[in-house]
Amino acid sequence: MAPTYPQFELDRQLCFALHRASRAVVRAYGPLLDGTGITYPQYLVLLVLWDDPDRSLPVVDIGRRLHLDTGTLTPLLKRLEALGYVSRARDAVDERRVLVSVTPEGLDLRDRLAQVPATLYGGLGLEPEAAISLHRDLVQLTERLEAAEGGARRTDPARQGGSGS
Amino acid sequence: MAPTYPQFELDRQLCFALHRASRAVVRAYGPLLDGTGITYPQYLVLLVLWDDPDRSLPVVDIGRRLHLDTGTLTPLLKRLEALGYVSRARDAVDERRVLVSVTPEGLDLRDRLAQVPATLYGGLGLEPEAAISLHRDLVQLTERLEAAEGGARRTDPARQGGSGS
DNA sequence: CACAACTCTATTGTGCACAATGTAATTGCG
DNA sequence: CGCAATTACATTGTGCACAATAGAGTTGTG
Repeated sequence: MAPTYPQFELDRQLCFALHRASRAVVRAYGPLLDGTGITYPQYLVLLVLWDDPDRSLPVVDIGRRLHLDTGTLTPLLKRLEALGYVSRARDAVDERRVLVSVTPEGLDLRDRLAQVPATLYGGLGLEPEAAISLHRDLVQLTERLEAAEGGARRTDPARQGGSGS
Repeated sequence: MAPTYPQFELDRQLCFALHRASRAVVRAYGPLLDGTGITYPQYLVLLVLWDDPDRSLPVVDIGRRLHLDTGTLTPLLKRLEALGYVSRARDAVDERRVLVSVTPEGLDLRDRLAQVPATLYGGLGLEPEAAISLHRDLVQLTERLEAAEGGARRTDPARQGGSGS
């Protein structure tokens, strides 16, 4: 008899719900950032830099905070620099490092965007407790996924089902 | 006095938690799909096609299901075709359409990958009810975000704070 | 100092996401 | 039918994500 595959039902896939929600959120930020010329991932980088007491961090620290690598960050930071919101300079102490610093224009942006989070989430009718518990569940899931990253490679089922070609 | 910006705290941003979780999930699928040559978005397309009674859909229907547009799907489908998992052919009835059909090799993949969802989620210690409620919350959030997409452009705060240049 | 190991950034290549535009086929209206 | 509007796919261009690699700078050891 023909087997069924309930595990593949799209509308029950947590992964698809995540993927779709993430894309929707990035799209939702688009119009709110439009007047500034920055994109959503660039906004995340500014969040990290604004939070720093010196408003200045090496690339690797930004990457650690956002879980992004240099192949993503280097061109992104160059675009932020071209927009005038950050400056990049080799660290005099350790010349392997590039220090990324917020410019005055980049700091102004923080005030210009101060209402963005409230604007975005305000229109959704999301209960604050619901948002907090959703956030907590997402962080927990992410940490478990990232913890499993190095170890799960052995049990690759795609390499086992040898009925194929 | 200097204002503070609690709304920008990275570790409270729902958007960042989503973005990071989504990337983690896609990365987690990588090794599980490695033996097949497909990527996670290609896997999503196969989920849609496997679910169709004819295993054959026009591009626009796949896009509607996954909320992806043709600029993303056309090259992705060509890669799936190059791998031998789908075929693409103009619909004889309506020649504007390209019908994407699962090949026998593409159907074999469903069996080869049957354990993938269980493998991925099984190692996380996620309670089934927790997964279901997380899924429900994500879908609700996504639908609210997508519903707001056409209408929120008027209240763009980045265009209002006129203290800038 | 010499030199291997390591760290950090940059580069290259592949693929996804999406906006904007182009083009061919179809549909609808007079 | 003739032709404008619509539909569906393809193409182009920009930017993000990430693996792999390269290369410059630094550190540790003798």
